[in-house]
Amino acid sequence: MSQRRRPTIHEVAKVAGVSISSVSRALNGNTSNADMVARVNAAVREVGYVPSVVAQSLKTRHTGQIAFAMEDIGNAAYLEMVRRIQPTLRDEGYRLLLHSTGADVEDELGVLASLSQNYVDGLILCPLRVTDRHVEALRQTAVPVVVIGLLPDDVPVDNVRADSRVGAQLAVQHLAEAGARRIAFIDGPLDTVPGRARYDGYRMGLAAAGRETDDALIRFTDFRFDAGRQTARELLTEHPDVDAVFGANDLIAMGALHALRELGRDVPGDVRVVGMDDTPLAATSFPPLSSVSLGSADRGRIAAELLLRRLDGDDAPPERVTVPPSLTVRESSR
Amino acid sequence: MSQRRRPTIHEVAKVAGVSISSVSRALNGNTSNADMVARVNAAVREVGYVPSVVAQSLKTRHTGQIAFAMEDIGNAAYLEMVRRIQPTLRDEGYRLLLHSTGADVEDELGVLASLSQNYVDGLILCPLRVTDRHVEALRQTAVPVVVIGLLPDDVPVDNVRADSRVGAQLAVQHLAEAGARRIAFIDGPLDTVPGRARYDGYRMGLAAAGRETDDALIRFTDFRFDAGRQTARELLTEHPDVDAVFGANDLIAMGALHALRELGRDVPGDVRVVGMDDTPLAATSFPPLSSVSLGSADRGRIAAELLLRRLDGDDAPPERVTVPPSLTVRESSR
DNA sequence: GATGGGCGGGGAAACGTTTCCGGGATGTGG
DNA sequence: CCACATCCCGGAAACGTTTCCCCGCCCATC
Repeated sequence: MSQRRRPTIHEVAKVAGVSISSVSRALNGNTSNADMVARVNAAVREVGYVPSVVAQSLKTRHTGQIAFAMEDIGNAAYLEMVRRIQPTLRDEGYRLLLHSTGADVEDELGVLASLSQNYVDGLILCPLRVTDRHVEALRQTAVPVVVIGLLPDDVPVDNVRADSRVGAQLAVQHLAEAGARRIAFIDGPLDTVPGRARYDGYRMGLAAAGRETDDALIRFTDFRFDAGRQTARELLTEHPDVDAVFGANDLIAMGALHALRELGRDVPGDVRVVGMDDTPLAATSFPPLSSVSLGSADRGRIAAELLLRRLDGDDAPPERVTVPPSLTVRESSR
Repeated sequence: MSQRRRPTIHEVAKVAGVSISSVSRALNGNTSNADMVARVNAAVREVGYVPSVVAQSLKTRHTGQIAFAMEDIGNAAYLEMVRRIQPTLRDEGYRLLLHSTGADVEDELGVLASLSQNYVDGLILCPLRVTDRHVEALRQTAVPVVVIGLLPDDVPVDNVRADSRVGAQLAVQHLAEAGARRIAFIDGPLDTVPGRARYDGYRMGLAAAGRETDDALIRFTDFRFDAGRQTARELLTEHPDVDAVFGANDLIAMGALHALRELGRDVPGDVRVVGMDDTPLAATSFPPLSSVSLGSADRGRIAAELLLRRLDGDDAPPERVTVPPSLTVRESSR
């Protein structure tokens, strides 16, 4: 534990026999004198100098850090995003800060507010809901922000969105084309953004396939495995003629798979099942679960790229990118 | 886009009609004059002052940031850790930086080296492997480090470990007690740390149950679903008398479940299956998969707590904590 | 009423960089 | 050979805080 303080640019300057300005220039490639560069580099190695990023940040007014704020990193969709955001940012020399806000809207606002402490150069935000206070905060942030998720059109902020409505439609159309006649839908809460969008998509899908919507085949529950299983069991008991179930996310669909098995129904023989989000669960379930991907990884990557462009000085008008959903068909609906 | 610069402590001082020292003291609770505090707070609100954490960091020599470095946040075990590390640190006012190093050992060393840039106050590191260069780097870090994973005893660094050897033993003993007579083992690569430990644990478990080890029932493959499935299929075809499979992680065990189903064997009737890591996959598989938890969440929490203690000035000798594994029995082995 | 102690607050230095500015050396053209 | 432009490098200021130090005030004590 050598308590000797870290060497600064001054020590380097002294050893190299030059001024600190020259050291700084040499290290930042702002000098043309090769001999100078060599001497400085030698001195750097000799004293073991490493620049203080904090001091650099103070002077240059940027930190090389970007924050990603979402509800819970445990959520598969956010996880996929992080996995793409991190390398994208890192390749450009940025470090990634993680903010799990929990289900706490205040916390999201706190993150936005704390941006003026400027310890980050930018933010990627996945808001649970967008309140007026969000909008207000977003209007006057000190650094660029990219929002992943739905955002009112008049908020001047880059925005990357999924289209779970079209995604749901895709699922329903696929089931209809596969020959299903009674397509049930187990949704999450209707007062959530995804719950609503998927509900609309389900109806659109049925309409597009020329089917009537039968409200008896629609259930609302939580986006959870147990909830999906329980709800599916009730639904299928009450309506044994159901020959397809669309779950509003993979957990619900997995629950439906379990319920079907318990009821002795064959998947996909008797009942086809499709989920949504295309999480790792889908590929390893039995039977492997067809699922609609909302392109979380792509959304993460695109958000990161948009942010990088802003940080690069691009001040074009805010962009609005929608990532199209895609259906991965596996055995559960084949 | 008001390009007006952020107000500094100087503006606050001017508005409040006091010196910047007094403002700083008032804001940091180092003054007893209530009137002063009130005036400063009023001025702060008036000009919309927010302290610059960068300037504070430069002066105070700490940043309020902690890094967590691991191979890939997509890995369920690391994910569980992050989910506990983040709130633990946040409660103490620290921000979390994420470093996914990829499978790149150089990158891990890079993270260690970059610590002297001191943009973080501490680091939690999950090394893939611990080389001599790791040890050397760990010996002379500028900030406290906690390592999650196996670490040579002579490295003076706090260390939190799982015990996958005992975990494997637990699984095997459970299978033996449940009545299994031919317990197969599908391991990951033997030249990885977990692969080796689980192999040893498997043998110990058999020994403890008074069984012979039959090398024919041991296979090595990758820690992946496809690999597990393929290997299980071969194993079970060659040895139809196997009545239990222990998979060295959940993915392998899930693969085994699929293979068994394809071979028309009932789980757990004909063959019992146990996995390891107790990931979310286990609970939703069919049948739900028994799995040994290595306490990732606990390890994350403990690592964070250890680090916080160091940051609090504790300079007791390095600690070595082993989190005991625990078996969650579900239907696949009941 | 003078003196000493305590305390609150202001001035200024310091943290470690980057960058502006200016001076001296060098080179070029008249 | 001089004048002028050019180029390098060193000095110093600045980024926005915290904190040391010291001064002046007030109160208490003799």
